[in-house]
Amino acid sequence: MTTIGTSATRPVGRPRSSHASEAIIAATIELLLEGVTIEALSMEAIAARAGVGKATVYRRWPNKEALVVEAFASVKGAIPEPPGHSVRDDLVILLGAMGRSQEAPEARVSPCVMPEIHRNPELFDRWVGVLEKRRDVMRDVLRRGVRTGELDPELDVELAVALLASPMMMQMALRWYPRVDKEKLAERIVDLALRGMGGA
Amino acid sequence: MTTIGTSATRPVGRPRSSHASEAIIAATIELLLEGVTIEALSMEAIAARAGVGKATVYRRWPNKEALVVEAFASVKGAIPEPPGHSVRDDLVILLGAMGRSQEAPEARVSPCVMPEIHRNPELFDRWVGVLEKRRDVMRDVLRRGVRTGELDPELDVELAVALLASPMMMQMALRWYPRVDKEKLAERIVDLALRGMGGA
Amino acid sequence: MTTIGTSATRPVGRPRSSHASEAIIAATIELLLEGVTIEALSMEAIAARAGVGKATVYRRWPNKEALVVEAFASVKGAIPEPPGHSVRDDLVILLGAMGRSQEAPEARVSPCVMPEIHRNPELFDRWVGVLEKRRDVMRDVLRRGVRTGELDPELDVELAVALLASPMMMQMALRWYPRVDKEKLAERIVDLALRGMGGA
Amino acid sequence: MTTIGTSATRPVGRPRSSHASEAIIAATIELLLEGVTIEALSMEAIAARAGVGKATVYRRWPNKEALVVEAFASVKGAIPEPPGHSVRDDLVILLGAMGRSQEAPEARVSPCVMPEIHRNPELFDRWVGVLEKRRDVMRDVLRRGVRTGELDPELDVELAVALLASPMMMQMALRWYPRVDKEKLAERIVDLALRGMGGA
DNA sequence: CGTTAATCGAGACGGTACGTCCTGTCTTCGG
DNA sequence: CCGAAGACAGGACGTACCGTCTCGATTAACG
Repeated sequence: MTTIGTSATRPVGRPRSSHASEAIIAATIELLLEGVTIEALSMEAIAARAGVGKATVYRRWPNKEALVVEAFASVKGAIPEPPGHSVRDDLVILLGAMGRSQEAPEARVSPCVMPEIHRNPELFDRWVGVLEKRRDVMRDVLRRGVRTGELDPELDVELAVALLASPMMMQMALRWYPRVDKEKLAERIVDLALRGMGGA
Repeated sequence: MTTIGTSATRPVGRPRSSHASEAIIAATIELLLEGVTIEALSMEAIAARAGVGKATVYRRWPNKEALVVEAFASVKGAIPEPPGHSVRDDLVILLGAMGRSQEAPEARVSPCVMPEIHRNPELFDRWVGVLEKRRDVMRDVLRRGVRTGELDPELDVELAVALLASPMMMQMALRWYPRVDKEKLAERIVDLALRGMGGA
Repeated sequence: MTTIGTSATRPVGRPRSSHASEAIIAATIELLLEGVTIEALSMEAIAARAGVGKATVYRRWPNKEALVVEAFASVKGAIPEPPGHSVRDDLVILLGAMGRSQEAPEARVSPCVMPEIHRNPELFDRWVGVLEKRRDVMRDVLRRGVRTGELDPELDVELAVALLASPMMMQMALRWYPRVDKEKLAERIVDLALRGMGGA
Repeated sequence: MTTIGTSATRPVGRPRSSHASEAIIAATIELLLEGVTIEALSMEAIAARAGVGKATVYRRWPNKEALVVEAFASVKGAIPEPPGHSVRDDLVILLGAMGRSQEAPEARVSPCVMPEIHRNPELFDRWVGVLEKRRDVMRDVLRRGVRTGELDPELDVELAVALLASPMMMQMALRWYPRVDKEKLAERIVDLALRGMGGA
């Protein structure tokens, strides 16, 4: 005579306020973007900024790292849709966008998260997941190039992605060449790398 | 009738004990290598481990970050001397060493330091300095290749270094492909990249 | 439609633990009685002894002095009930008790507190309050003596209390005559003073 | 062949500067009179104020207390010469001076020193010594009164001093009746006490 | 429609580390 | 050897967070 077919344990009591969760995530990102280090970032400050009790935070995330993971994942950078006319142009567009995304919020959050990555497998997976979206687009472009004959049919796509993306990612993560023109850099990386891949 | 020509201000008071400084640096590295996070690393623990008063630490470094910078700089990874027979072999050796150096102490310190890099220009310079030593060796190999005709005479050496080193550095910094055979990875990167640089 | 007549602001949040407060006071007195100087007495030691975090101490008392005031006030010395047969005997009993109370806990706490008295009006009031209880009993005895004709009807009771109690208090506070028999001293003070007050 | 007949160990090297000693004492009193508690008073501050190295202070006094003892002893309050016409008038003058001496530097130093008195016998002796000078004058006046027949020949002079001086000393030490007219108080104490001593 | 129970905000709890200051000792100069 | 200057090991200061806990007050869904 009770909810048939619902094997999931139905929670009694007051349900969690989604408003609180959102406020917490928002407060976290806010503080991070204000330049607070991840280690200077305190649960107390987050709770206060979100207008929420500390217990409400800890009820949702066991610790600061878990919360930052979630917050980080919620920051999405736009990935351009490559037009698909030529492999080279698509790669330049993708890498250029990658370079320009330094100024995006996610670029400011990510270096904060790095030291936690090796300690926290879940964070590692999420971080990879976010970055992989960009790399997936790049993989598609490369695979298309192989199909259309623009690229060497024997090309190791995975390796090619590493070769193309890594210099740009070093850029993002470490601001290696802070004074380099990102657009030019993208073009030159693509040109040099493509030569080895049978392109151009 | 007074000290002529002695423009250097001689410091008054008891000079600082170099023994204390060394003990502090050593204690810092020790703790870091024992797996203590940079944020879990406490000045209190460092002072205790070094057998030193907290004030003695703060007299030398204003905060944890500055101390870690110094400690990091004192950790040196050995750089292999490339034999110089062929550009390809030299690069494989250099990149392979880079990959293997993941297990070296410096590799375990460096990811801890990263989030501080963008905040602390001095730390940035030191970090670049340490990494640049490796890249300098690579530059030499590439320039030699250009001279000997093994590589394209128009090669942008700087860009080539980025192309070669970045995938490996992503590896070091982020352990991107934790399950990859580093030796193989080095070879494959070199082979793919060299094709674009005019090298066989 | 809202709480009518409830003008008292009910405190929100977890209420303070009276157990903690008591443990802190107890620890303070304990340490003081173990012979720790008020200046050697540390908040750190008090918190540790009480099994309490430092913040819990500072949440209640802004500094060591305020805490010692409270601790001091909680130490009560027993005041004897004078039998009331004769003014002389009652005074001897009161002063004798005063002299003997040197060995009481409160006598060991009080000299520690003295230098703070002039700086801290609240401490001054508490200190006076504690001492005035004894003097009040003495005032009653003297007023009774005036009523019964044992003492000069013109007697300035306040001045008489000062004359009687001060030598004994000097004794308590400063241990002026460390080798004097307290009982004898009380008797002799009373006898000499009473002669000037019309008694005996 | 030098210094014949000097059996005392002659110190070699630079002799101690008396200027330094004086500067240290002066700095101590200065700070105490500026209202610094004896426990807030730091050797560091004293040395700095005196323009002297800390070692120079510690070479002369083993710790803060010993230094404060010395400093305290160097503060002298003037004691009036009683005219000697009548015991009552002399006592009123002496007690009045005692009461007025509240505003004297020594009165401001002494309450600071009190908690140390019971711990430090040397300090106790010095403190007693300073106060006893006043009491000695009072003893002389009383003994003269006994000789001239103004006072009871059986009078216990020591007890009488205690009876007379203690209320005034409570006043000095604790400012018991802060709003009392000191001159009037002296007169009234003397009159009441003298009645019991056979005077007036 | 009144339980029931998990939620909420607030904030106290025992702890740990912070960075500063002082203690009493020491080590270096120059006088 | 004394002087100032100041570094040394140690330890307390008062503050700020940690992650947990206890409050009284909501807020649903269940019965």
